[in-house]
Formats: sequence, C-alpha cells, structure tokens
Amino acid sequence: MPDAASPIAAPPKASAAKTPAPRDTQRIFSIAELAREFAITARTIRFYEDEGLLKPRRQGLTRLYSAGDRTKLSWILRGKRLGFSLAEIKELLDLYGVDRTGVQQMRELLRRSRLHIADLERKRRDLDAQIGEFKDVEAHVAAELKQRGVNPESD
Amino acid sequence: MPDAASPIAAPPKASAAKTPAPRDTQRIFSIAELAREFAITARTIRFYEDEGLLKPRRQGLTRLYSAGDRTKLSWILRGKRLGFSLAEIKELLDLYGVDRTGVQQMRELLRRSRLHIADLERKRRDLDAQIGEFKDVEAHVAAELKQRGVNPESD
DNA sequence: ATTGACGTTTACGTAAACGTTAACTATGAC
DNA sequence: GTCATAGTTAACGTTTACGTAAACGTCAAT
Repeated sequence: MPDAASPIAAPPKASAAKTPAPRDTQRIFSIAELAREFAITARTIRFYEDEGLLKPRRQGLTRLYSAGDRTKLSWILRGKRLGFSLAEIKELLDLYGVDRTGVQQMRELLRRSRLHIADLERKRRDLDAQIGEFKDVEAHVAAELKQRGVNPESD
Repeated sequence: MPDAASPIAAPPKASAAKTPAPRDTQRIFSIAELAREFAITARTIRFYEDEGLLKPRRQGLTRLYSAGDRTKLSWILRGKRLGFSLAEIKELLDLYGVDRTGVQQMRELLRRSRLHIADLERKRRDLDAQIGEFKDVEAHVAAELKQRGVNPESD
C-alpha cells in the first residue's frame, strides 16, 4: 500500500522533470474503491463526510472522490493512527483550507502549526521511550533464550 | 490535550539521600495524590482497576498505591497518548507479568515484543511524516510573512 | 456533634466512532 | 423485464472511556 501522499495542499511549486501523471491527478474514485484501498468500510468514509472531514463531488446522489479527496482520506487515517480524534484532525485539515491571504490568518496558521508540532514531538518522545523499552525486552529475552541453547528465531 | 505533570516527579524533601531510592521505592500514594500528579480523576484510576490494568493494595476498602503502581499508571497514560486502547495496553502490561521461566512463554514474549515494536515503528514513520509536513508549513508561512515585512514572532 | 475532606460502591449517562440492518434507487447485463 | 451490483438515506445498536450523581463510611478538627 504505497502512500505517496504529498503535503496536503500541494502548492504547484515546481514541475520538475516530468509532468507528474496528469491522468493520476484527474482520477476519480468510487467509495468502494477507496474503502478497499484503505481497508475501511464505506460507512466510515460517509461518516467522515458527515463530520465535515470530506466533501466529495456528487453526481446525483453518488459520491465521486478526487485524488485530493483520496489524499485527505489517507491523511485522516494517519492522524487516527497517531491517536488524534476526528475533531482534532478536522481542525488541522481546516487549517489548510483557510484563506491564507490575510496576515492575521497566516499568523494563526503559524501559531497552530507550531502548537501541533510541539504535540507531535512530545508524542515522539513517548514513542521513542516505548520503543527503547521494548527493544530492551527483546534483547534480554533473546539473550536468555540463546543462553539456554534455544534458537530465538525458530518461530 | 492538557500538558500533564512531570514524568518522574520526586519530592526533593527528606533526609540524606544516600542510596538512590530506598525511601522512594517504599512510598505509597493515595488515589487523590496520583490523580493530581497525572492530572486525571480518581474515577479514571478506579476505572483502570476495573479493567484490570491496576491492582493496588488495600487497607480495608481504601486503595494504597505503591511506586510500582504509580509507574504502571504513568505507562498506561503514555500508551494512551500514543493512541493505544486500554485493552491493548493491558495486554502489553500483562506481558511482563507472565511467567518468564518457560521457554514457550519467553518465545511468546519475544514474538509479541517484536510485533509491538513493528507497530511502534510504523507509528514513528507516520509521526515523522506529519512533523515534516507541518515544519514545511511553518517554514513557508514564516517566510511569506517575512517577505511581507511582518515579524512572525510577535504573538 | 456537626462539618469537611477524603475515601468507598453502585449505577445510570454520555460522546466518539463507527457497525448494522432496513428500505430504497440507479445502472448495466442478460 | 428482471436480476445483480453498487450506490443511497435513515435510524437504531455497540464499544470504549470515562463523567456524574447518590448514598454511605472514616477520621480530624471545630
């Protein structure tokens, strides 16, 4: 499941070497397609829409998801894996949608970004601590097994 | 998401600190004390006990928490911050409690540890990706403000 | 002897994040 | 036509992680 998600609101900075697959950027996805790709249910995707996290185009009643919608979804799921609530994720997503022309808005965006970065870095400290602990466990147990003449790698 | 208390707080009080922890290891804590320290409610702590995550000593009905209990609690909260459910945290806590004498048990512990490490490392990739994105945002916005002659640091 | 601070159990309430029918609708295949 | 497949809304159910009383016990201080 390659997750080549570019930064959220991809600013058309520089079209390097090749045109980055215009067909891919134009692609539309059905709800079932996205559900399969991300291993969630369609209900979940609709729920995210109810909560204001996604706003797909519509053809009649049927939802049509753009590549941007797909990227957003992937972003939402990553946020969830990191333990953020949907409300928090929505706030962050909305940050990018906000009018970036005003100085006041930009200052607010900067402030919120920094707060969020601080939050993320705390999480990383927590994470590194846990990883360290579990690697210790792994090392000790593996050593103990080895000392007893047992091969730890024969699962 | 309020900023919690210090991870390892110790009152610098008391007599000569010769061995680096005999008194501290002996300390017992009331439920209110732990609640204050970790900025949670007593209800929450009791709930964790109902769920089998803590088993404090009792004096009559009153709960008495050891330093070990306190460490466990801090561990539980860190797990929560990382987005694990109480059920998952309980599993991990129980891993340590398990009889480590048998080879079979040790192999199981090793296996679970490795699975968990893989999980944590995926989380770290997610985390680093988000941190990177938000630092980009920060840099771009700060640069844009600067270019407009606005000082980004005047909150 | 009452107040107040702290502890307890029991139990109903709630918000978040979906799951799960139910009861349609639209579309292409046969 | 009608069957299968995918989509829809609406609404009730479920699990997790606690909040919030209610009703009570214990002890120190007033």
